[in-house]
Amino acid sequence: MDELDSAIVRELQQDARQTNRSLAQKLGVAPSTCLERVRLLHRRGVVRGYHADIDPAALNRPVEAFVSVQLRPPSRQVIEGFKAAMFALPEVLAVYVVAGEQDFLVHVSVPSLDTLHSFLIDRLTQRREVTSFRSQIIYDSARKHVVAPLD
Amino acid sequence: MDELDSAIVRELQQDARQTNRSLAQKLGVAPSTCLERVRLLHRRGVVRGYHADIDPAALNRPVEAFVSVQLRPPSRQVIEGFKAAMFALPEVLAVYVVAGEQDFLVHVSVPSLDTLHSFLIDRLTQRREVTSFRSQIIYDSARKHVVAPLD
DNA sequence: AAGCCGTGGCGAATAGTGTTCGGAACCAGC
DNA sequence: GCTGGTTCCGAACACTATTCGCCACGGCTT
Repeated sequence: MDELDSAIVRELQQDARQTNRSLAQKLGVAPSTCLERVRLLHRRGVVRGYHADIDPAALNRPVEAFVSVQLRPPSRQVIEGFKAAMFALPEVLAVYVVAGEQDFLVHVSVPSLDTLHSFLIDRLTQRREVTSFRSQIIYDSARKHVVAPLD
Repeated sequence: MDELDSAIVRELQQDARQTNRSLAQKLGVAPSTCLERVRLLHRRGVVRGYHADIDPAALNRPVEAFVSVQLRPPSRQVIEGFKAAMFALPEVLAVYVVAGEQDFLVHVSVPSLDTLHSFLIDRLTQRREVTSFRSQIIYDSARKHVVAPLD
């Protein structure tokens, strides 16, 4: 993970579809060298994949929210089961198992507030391991696509 | 946004680097057709970009957390200023302006618990608009890369 | 110091790919 | 049935990915 690798990672985070040639040119190395580095980053698991970023509105999902959930009991089995169940739901974008008063943070995106309400009462209230939950509508958000190494 | 567009969006979310030819073959259309559709999705803003997914551990950021922050006063100016200030910090992955008791949810990733602590006391406690905050360490997470349209 | 060897980068060659563009097919509306 | 618009197609061409033999460099041993 030298300077060249970091630069490749940075560039591919910014634009994963740029050609290997332009990438090589930007970094001042031969295309063949660049290609080999990219493949190594893949094999080492540094690069986990390439994904298109899609506007949620185009997918009819303009409303986003975080739902904090508390479970009982917070055993491995309950946690794993709940995590898998949430992740399988189409409304769910991401699932986070966290420390603190709440055990879970579930990131959801839905077509409307009605849909969100339905999600809460049909998919959460239903489950017996859920003791309480609280939802936070997302008014505005900003996510980074390029993350630099720290230290 | 017909069936073909949806299929393209699905495929490009899964693998943004696949060739236009293989994409066209999977969907049963000519490469030229496929290319034109992809460009249109771009121009319409449906596809916002293509990004490599990088292992946080490789960037020396194995510890992740959500920090909920409450601001005073929750005016537009304070919110916008805080949002911009957080987003500019290298530790921050994403910023969410939310409804509820807390006003902000800040997703951070750092090299260690020490670094997280430093972040909290140096970057948050410092700011006078921050009245309180609470951090939730992320034990485990799962994020979807392919999101389907709802309804 | 000389020789050896592993590593990593390079560049030419080839197979494969993106991109363009003229034409064909389809569908409304009149 | 004609017209205008839209969409898709496929061949052609420029460009790109990928391979592979070669070379330079740096660390070892002798």
